Amino acid sequence: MKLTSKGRYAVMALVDLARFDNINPVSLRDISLRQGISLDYLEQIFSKLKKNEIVKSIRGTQGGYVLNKNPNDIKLTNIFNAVDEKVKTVQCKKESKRGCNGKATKCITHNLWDELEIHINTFFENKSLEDLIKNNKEKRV
Amino acid sequence: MKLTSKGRYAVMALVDLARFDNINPVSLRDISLRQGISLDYLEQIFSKLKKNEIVKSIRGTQGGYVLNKNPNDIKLTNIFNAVDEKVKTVQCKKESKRGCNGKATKCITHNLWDELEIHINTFFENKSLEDLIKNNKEKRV
DNA sequence: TCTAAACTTGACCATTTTAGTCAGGTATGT
DNA sequence: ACATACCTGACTAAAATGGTCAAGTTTAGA
Repeated sequence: MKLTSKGRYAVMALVDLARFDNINPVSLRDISLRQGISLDYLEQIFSKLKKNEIVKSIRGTQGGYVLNKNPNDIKLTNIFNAVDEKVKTVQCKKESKRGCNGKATKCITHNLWDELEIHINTFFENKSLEDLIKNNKEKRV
Repeated sequence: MKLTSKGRYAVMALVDLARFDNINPVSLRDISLRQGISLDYLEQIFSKLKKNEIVKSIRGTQGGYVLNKNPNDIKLTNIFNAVDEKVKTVQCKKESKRGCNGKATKCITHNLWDELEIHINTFFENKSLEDLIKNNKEKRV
């Protein structure tokens, strides 16, 4: 059970971005250097974040990205969804009709995985970018 | 963020096993058939469960496995640890000395991942096999 | 108007992990 | 003796991961 770096990088980059005034765009190159994330990879990630309206882009020299929403309204869930970082405890949910293991009934531990999934997702839904920035500021004091 | 089937199978198999009287051993073949898990794969999994003293084996005809502990004392954590299903939110913890990204400082979202990891692990620590069997019985009523 | 900075897009790829299979064993109840 | 069931290690196909590379387009500023 592990988080992929795509999800982690997305959150790191957005926290980095959110520390600025949100008027002057921040370039991926800067984020790349500060956070030690490959620029090419960041571009893939931001392309998705943009599609999901989490960030806005400004092209050209002096361009970059700014947040498209209030940090309070950007939950971890939104970020993870944007970059396809899903919480999957079990694959049986993909198939619409059938139960798990291709059988008609639900697998013996099905409810457990449901519960776990909800547990984790609740955590993600309740954490906003704002929370993370605050936390970061506190740590620096 | 996904759970591997090794972890899932381990839990499914143990729940299956725990439904019996714990005196007569249950063969992997039976579990394999009931749960739709490859026998060869189950053997790998049970080898680890045995090393971690979660089950005992009885060889020979009429042999099989029985639980080695009270279902109440077998937590999900124990099962996952046994089969190497670890909760890894971030890899920076592997390196002992350095911070994340090979830098000296902790990465900007480090505390978040710590928190998430604790959150998930707490869930696993509080769930025992007993809980799952109970749940299963209730569902059948 | 030229140029460099920065976003945009899509293809590509090496490595690692996953989810097993396969091929042999060894032990033991009947 | 023999069938059943545990035991062990090697092997592997397929998928996911974590990127790189190449070729654009857009735009601010000199």
